[in-house]
Amino acid sequence: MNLKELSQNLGLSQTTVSRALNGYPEVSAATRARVEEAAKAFNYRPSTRAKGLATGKALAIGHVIPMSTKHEMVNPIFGDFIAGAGETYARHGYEMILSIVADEDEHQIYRGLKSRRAVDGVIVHGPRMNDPRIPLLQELGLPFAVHGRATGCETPYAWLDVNNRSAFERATRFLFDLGHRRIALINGLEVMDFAHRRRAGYEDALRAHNVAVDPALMRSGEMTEVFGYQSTRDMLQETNAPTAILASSLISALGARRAVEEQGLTIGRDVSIITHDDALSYLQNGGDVPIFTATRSSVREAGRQLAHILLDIIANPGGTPKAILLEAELMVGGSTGPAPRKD
Amino acid sequence: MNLKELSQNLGLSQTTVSRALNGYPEVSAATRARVEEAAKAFNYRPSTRAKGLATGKALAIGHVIPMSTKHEMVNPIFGDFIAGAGETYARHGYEMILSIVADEDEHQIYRGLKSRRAVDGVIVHGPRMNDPRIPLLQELGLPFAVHGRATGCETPYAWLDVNNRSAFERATRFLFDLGHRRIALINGLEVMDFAHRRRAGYEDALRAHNVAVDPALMRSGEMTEVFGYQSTRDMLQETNAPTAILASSLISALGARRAVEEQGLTIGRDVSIITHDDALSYLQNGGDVPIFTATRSSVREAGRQLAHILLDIIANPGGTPKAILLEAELMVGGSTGPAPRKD
DNA sequence: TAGGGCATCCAAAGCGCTTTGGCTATGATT
DNA sequence: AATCATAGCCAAAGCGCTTTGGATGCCCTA
Repeated sequence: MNLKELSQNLGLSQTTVSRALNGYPEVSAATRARVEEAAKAFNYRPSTRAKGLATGKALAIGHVIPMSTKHEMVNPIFGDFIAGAGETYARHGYEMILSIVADEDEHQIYRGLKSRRAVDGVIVHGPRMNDPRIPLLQELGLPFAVHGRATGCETPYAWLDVNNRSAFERATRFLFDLGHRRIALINGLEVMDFAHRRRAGYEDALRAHNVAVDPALMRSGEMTEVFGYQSTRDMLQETNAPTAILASSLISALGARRAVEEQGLTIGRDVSIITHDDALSYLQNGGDVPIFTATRSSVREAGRQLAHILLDIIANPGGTPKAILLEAELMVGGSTGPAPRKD
Repeated sequence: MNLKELSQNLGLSQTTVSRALNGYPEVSAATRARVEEAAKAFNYRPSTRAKGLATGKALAIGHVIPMSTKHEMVNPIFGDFIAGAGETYARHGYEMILSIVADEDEHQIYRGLKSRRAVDGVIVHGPRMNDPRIPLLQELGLPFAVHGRATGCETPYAWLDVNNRSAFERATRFLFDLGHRRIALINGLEVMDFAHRRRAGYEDALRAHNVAVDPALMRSGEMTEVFGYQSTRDMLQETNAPTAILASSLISALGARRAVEEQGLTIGRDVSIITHDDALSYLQNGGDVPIFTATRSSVREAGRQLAHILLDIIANPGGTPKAILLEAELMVGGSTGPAPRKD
């Protein structure tokens, strides 16, 4: 069923039917009701493509998910983020178009989305430091919003980020308050902006307590279980091992836990762990008392809000780009406790 | 830059330029070369919308991800599956459109995709038993392919599935061979077809060894870490506790491991664990020797292949729907060993 | 020399929608 | 009674592409 058929069916012109359906005023209430009823009865929906062609809008948002060619790793937070963003799009009649793409093809993808007029805007995932995508998108004039920030990109752009720095600063301070002095950081890849900021927060806290930054206590890598395990195991075997560990993701924290327990040590007594928790639906951090003490911030909520920001930009171009900085909650769970006494 | 401008620029008609770009024969080699060069120089790409309108194809595939409203859980395998499918689409000039949708809205979504002519076909994720989506899609005449199968749906349809039944049958048998008799199953939600089949495989093996199916040894729920932990903890506390556990996902296996170690037991000695491993990029099962003995099958590869099946259907409608049954590998890792001797 | 066959190219219609620029009554205004 | 808004509707153009159904030369054959 298309507009033409529907309007013939009603004995009206396409113009009138279109206007009735899109809420224009120059249609009588009676006619509008009749049209709406018929549309429902015939399950009529305007073709997105035709509508897009006629209006010049794509009614779609692109999500370009970077995948480093080497590791072929898809960020696990992505599912939940997308779920949040999708909610917002659905409410506003937008579609979500996904491209998963190797780093070196990204430029081509963005240019393609632009020149094919496939989307009205894009969400930038996983920003790195000095991320080249941001100037590229600005040059292309394709509206965008960034999940995270890109240190080094000067011109203003729209973003939503967790305050990673303050979250990790607070978490580290919390460990100091419990008497820990040897605190390790198992971080994500530090080309990623969020990892960079977390490290900065961690170092801030160390400096505030006059503790030297010790490279032996810092690891950086892709946040897998195995990475958390190996890093922890290695550090625990060294002399002057850490009594507390900051992990950048729940998944690597699970690995850290495995290494700790494998050494016959007890979490929360011999070794404390704090992790960042993105509140992923399939990786919930415990029941009444969370398993891990964690800095928590829902990535799904982030998706919802960032989608709103982008739709705003598209609806009112030319405004100052909006930015949201979410504060993570520090949730005390069972994985932290006072530093063990020196024997 | 659009076709009109490009063709004016070249002093050719739109027809000729279009034909040159789309590989039609009635264009001289010289002209074609000239056109292609200009298209590259101006970074011209035909508008997907206009092309879609003109050809009647959407050049897009829909992925409708169900999300049970209650649990709001996004299946974690979804990211890797999508990455695989996306590769295939990119190679064939298709876009991927994503809708994440609560169970009760699914019907509306499919009808919408159809009547808005937004996609040429859809991938059905997470089929349940007697899944109503399959007859619905058949009725709508929207091409589709299913990731998994739906027991109870009689009319033929295209699908790709892991042989869950034989995988779990073999895994269970493997445990019997090691001397285990009390084998527990920590399964996914058994409305899900895959979970149903895994259970059937497990029960097959029990029967083949004349061991009664014991409901006390079977759990079914959403495959989170916490679910794996709680199920294992509870079962280990009972008299006549299991000496081996079959887990339906690596994530719940991690929870099972936690429970086992919390009891002061050793994995692979006191309690053996076998899990299904979807080979997710961020959850790799160990290094040289896998941590967990596992039935393994790459969900990313599944995405690649299923996308192909669907594109085939779209290109050649009316053929017999293709189906692929992948066999999982049984990879021996460090989490299994002979059953402990009775004291 | 006329006709046929090819190789190249083009004008225009059409895909399904929105939107511009009318047109026609009807009732209010002077 | 003549004029004028206004409400309510419509025809047709246009969005950027593909595709149908010719045109136009040019070379070859008879």
